[in-house]
This record gives sequence, C-alpha cells and structure tokens, in this order.
Amino acid sequence: MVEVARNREPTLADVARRAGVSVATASRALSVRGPASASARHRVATAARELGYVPNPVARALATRTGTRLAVAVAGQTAHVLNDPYAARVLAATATAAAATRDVGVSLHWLPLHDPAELGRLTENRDIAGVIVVNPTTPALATVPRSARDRVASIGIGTRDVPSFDVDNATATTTMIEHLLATGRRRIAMITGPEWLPCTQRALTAYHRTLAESGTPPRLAPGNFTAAHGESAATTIMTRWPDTDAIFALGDLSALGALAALRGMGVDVPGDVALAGFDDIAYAALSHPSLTTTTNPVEAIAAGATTALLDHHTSTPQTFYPSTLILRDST
Amino acid sequence: MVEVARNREPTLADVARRAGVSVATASRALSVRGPASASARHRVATAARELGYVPNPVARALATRTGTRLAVAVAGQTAHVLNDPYAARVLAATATAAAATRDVGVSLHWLPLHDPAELGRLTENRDIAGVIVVNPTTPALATVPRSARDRVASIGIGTRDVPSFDVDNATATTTMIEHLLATGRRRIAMITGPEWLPCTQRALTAYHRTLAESGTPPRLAPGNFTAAHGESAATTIMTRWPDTDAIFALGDLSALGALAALRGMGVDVPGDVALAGFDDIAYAALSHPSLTTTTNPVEAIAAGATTALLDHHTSTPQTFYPSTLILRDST
DNA sequence: CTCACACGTGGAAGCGCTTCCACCACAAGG
DNA sequence: CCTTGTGGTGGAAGCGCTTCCACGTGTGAG
Repeated sequence: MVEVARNREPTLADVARRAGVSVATASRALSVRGPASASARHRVATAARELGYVPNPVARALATRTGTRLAVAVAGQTAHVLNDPYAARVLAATATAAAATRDVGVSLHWLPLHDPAELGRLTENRDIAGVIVVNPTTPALATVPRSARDRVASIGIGTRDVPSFDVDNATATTTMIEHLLATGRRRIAMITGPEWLPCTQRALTAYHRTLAESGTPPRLAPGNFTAAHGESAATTIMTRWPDTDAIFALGDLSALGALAALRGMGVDVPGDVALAGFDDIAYAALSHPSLTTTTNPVEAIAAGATTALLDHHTSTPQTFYPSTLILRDST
Repeated sequence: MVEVARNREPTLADVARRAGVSVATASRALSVRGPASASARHRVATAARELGYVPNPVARALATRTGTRLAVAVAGQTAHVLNDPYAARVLAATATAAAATRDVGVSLHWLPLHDPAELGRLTENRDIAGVIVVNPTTPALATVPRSARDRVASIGIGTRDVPSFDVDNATATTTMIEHLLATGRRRIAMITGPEWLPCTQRALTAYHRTLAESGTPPRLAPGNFTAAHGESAATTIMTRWPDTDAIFALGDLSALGALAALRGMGVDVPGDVALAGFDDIAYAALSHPSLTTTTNPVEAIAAGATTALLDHHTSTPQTFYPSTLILRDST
C-alpha cells in the first residue's frame, strides 16, 4: 500500500518507493552527476513529478555539509553603510538571483574596515554556502582560508582565486569625460569615492589618462559617495579652482549634494558648470536640472556573482559589466 | 582521549563529552526551555564556551522541521516592485534583524496581485521559517492555511491571527495636515497610494476627518508612489483646482515628481503651493526646495516583524510605529 | 514504611538527504 | 573455462541536532 500520509510533503523515500528503486538510486538519478541508468533516471523523474516532490534543501545541506544561504558582506563603516541604498540594492538583486537559481536565502553582514579577519570568519560559518563580498580590501580577501576561496565572489577587486564582478567604470569614466570635452568643457573636476576602493582607482586612472590626452590638468576632490561629502567637495573645488566648468562625481548622491552646494553658491548648472554623476539612482531623473549620469548594472553584476558562487565557476577571474551614459539636463 | 580533530568545527557531541553529560542533556541545557538542572546548564555552557561551539542551524532546522530563512514577500506588480527602494530597504532591515537575532537568512519574493494563493504556497515551503509579507491584501492572507498562520507577519494589514506592523500613518497624516493648516494653507490636496492598500485607506480617513474639522473640502488624486504618477497627479490637481495651496503626497517619490510638474507649470514651491511627502528618503533633503516629509521607521518595523516571527509572538495583533515630522523648505 | 510523583537524565530514534562500500550481474580478455 | 574488470544497484552509515521514552533518583503525602 503506497500511500503518502496527509499533511506530509513527499520525501525522497516516497519517490524511491513509487519508482521501485532504492533511496540511494533515487538520489543519484535526481542528481545530474551520479551514476544511474537511463531507465532508473526516467522512472524516478516520473515518480517525482507525479508526487509533486520537492527536495528539502535543509536535509541536502546537512548531508553535503554546505550551507543554505548566501552571505552578502558589505565593507565599510557600519553606521554609514546601514542606510546605503547601494548595499540594499545589491542585497535585493542577490536575493532575487539566489531565489531564482537555487532555493537559497541571503543574509546581510557588515565588514568593518579595521578588522579584515571578519570576512575569513564568515566563510567558515557552517551554514553559509558562499559569500558575496562588496568592495573588499586586499588584506580582507587575504584572510579567507585557501580552502574557502571557491566560496567567495567579489563585487569589487578580486584575486587569482576569487572571481570579481564589477561595473566597467574605467570605460564609463572615459566616456563621461569625453562627453564633457565634446560639449566644450575643458576644466573638468572629479569628486572621487574612498581611495581604498579599487573602483575609485580605476576611475582615477581613466580620468587622468583621458585628461592627459586632451592636455588638461586634473582637479580632484575626495569623497565617500554621500551627499554631504558631495556638498563639501563641490565647495572645495569651486573655491580652489573658481574657473571649473564641469564636475564629475563618482556617485549620484555626491553629485546631487554638489548640485545643492553649487546652487547655494549661485553657480548655474549647466550654464556655468556641467554636472555628472554615476549610478543612475531614481532621484537622478528628478533633480532640477535632471542629472546626466551613467548606469550601474547592479542586478546583472549580482546575478553574475550569485551564479558563479552557486555553480563553482572558478574559471572567471574578472568580469566587467558595461555602463551606459544617460544624458540629461545637467550637462 | 578528548581531542577534537583539526579542521572540524566542534559539535554538540564534543560539548557533551567535555561537560560529562549526554548529547540529549547538552541539547536541553543549551535550549532555554528544556528541563535541565542548574549544574548541568552551567557545565554545558562552560564547555561550549571553551570549545568555541556554534550550533549548526542546518541540523537544528532539519531536526525541528523548521526553516533556515525568512521570506520577505512583497505584494505588487513584479516589474514595478523590482526597483522599489522601499522593498530593498525592508529586505535590508529584515536581513539585519534576522542575522542579529538568530542566524537565519532572508529571501525575497514577489506576490503578483492577480494570484493571491502564491502567499499560501510560500508558507508551505519546507525550509522557510516564516514569511514577512509587505502590503498584502486580505484575500492573499486568507490563502494562508490556518496551521501556518503563526509563521506569517505582515507589514501592512493583518488578521486576527496574523500580527501586523506598520507606520502609524493615520496620526502622521493628521499631523501633516494640521501643520499645513497652521501655516495658513486651506485648499489642501492629497496624492494617495494605490487604493487597495490599507495604509492608503488609513491616511485617507485621517485626511478626511482632519479637513472636515476645519471645514475644508477634500481634493484627491490617485497615485502609486512613483515619481511619474506624482507628476501626472500634480498636473491633474492644478488643472482641476487651480487655487490649490498645498499638496501632500503619500510618498516622497510622488512628491518629488509633483515638484517637477509644479516647476514645469511655473508654480512656485512653497510660495504658491506648499508640498509635503512621506517616508523621508535620502533625496528629500537634497531637492530644491528641500522636501518637508514625515519618517517611515522601516528598520524598527522590520525588526518588530522579524522578532515576532522568530519568537512566535502571536499575542500582538497590531503594532503601529510613530512617524516624526521633518520640516524643510517646501512648506 | 510504602506508594505516588515529580524531576533530571541517557539511550536511541528520527529529520531527509548524500555517499561510501559491498555486491551482483555481465562483458571482455587470457 | 576462469579471471579481471565495469557499471548499476541497494544497504547502511552518516550529517548535527531535537525529542520521545524509559529509567533511576529524591521528595512529599497517605
């Protein structure tokens, strides 16, 4: 009498019984790699379908000693990062990708800059299948034990054995600077992100190279992607180089902060100074003037990192995703 | 010879051995409720600390037949909700709370409006410990089997057996309208959210009551919290009631859209029309003029829902979190 | 001085999977 | 005809925890 009790989800044992094979064979037939005959595969698949069998990820995780969730670890100062829309967006995108690919959850963690070992600890957690680390430093990556390297993917800098996924902001920066040059701007300043970030470094290199080609000297102000820093950076720039005619901020929030500062100083945008941002956040289209910016394909990046992690693609060292220029009124 | 093999995390068996008790007792001593003597409790706790024992959530979940993650289910049209900063913020807050309280992950799901049963299906998933449903409809909540009701918490409307957590937007609306009245505005329009949302209904009731007390007739325009709808709603309002002197939008994005529309029509804010929003998003402080708004304590709400779910607090039917008025230049 | 009844405790049986290992055919080589 | 493989299979032992159950103990009441 093969009857599944009411109120109980079918298990692999039910499937095996119905298919007339052992649990071991059923397990192998359902997994792609295991040795199993074609006929067994077929019968098990049919039985599973008829029963509406759904594998229990918890049992599988326990048996294979892997985790049931992906950790998203964001580097930065906790207080600052807590209301970071970028982190929230990465998390949402990862959660969506993880739920779509496999049935795994996502948890969010902060990586204090002063304690690089926290990342290593996270990778040792028993029930974490993999870690997507956002903007890690090289020392932090170095704390990951060699054996756990295949359970880490980076959005930011990578290493030889940690694949990295990021927006191609070198090209994006070049494109943006060339756009500003094409519209007649010659005294172009840049508000950067934290200098320890590799994406800041890549953008800086592109900025210097593009300016050098057109023979214009650089004007730099440090920032940290927040609106407040954008404001003070714009003030600094206009005080130090009053004839500046364009500002490119590596982050829309900084750009919008700069916009407020410029308005406060009576500087017309784009009349006196052209202004451009990075990320294309929702508000960029709503400001006055609306902000020229370049996209950050976070969803694609997070999906890439997620599948790399879940499929153990160790063969992809670095992937850069293209950004597209969004022209609006501020330039 | 009590020696833990290298390269292996200590398990409960290791702790039990070191404490000189059985695994069963160790388990009971570690759990808060189980029967265990004070001395056993103490010895097990000490052994656990010395060994650096961390319970394996996967094994626990398998044994107790509970899940290892919390699902955050957002009601709405997928395309719209995918880049909804509010959903991302709820997810991030939930993930933070879940990681802090227990060691569980979070996954993100969309609930299409046309298929209320999706929520019921989610609650039946074997490895989901609980579902936090954002802005559910009553029919959707009704699809949750009675036995699973204690595994659901709602941000939005609740039922007798599903606790709900939300911002007290009735009071917030009253406060905002009273603020507008106090600054001399008398022809106050409101841009609402989708009418099927309970929070829209609560705000509407408060709006009508407050206006009725001051003897001013209502002026309503429907919206859906997006900037685009805010723009068209503002246009509609100013066309239909040209003497409007204040607009309150139930969402900052709508308010900012309205601001753009008003600027386009040559209406001065706050000179001709005072403008107020809801949520206090990051950009509200950066617009020109900066936006008067009222906070949405998403982090506290998500933390409340998370702990309610993980601790099976079924005794709290409804909790409303206070919003605070943020006065800026737009009113 | 019994009997009942707590209360703590250890043994052991799961939870639902994966995977090691032994086994059995059967085909191919000597 | 016997050995040596080979691919498919089932039994069973885990993974690390919780919890049922039975079994002593020490206490109070009868």
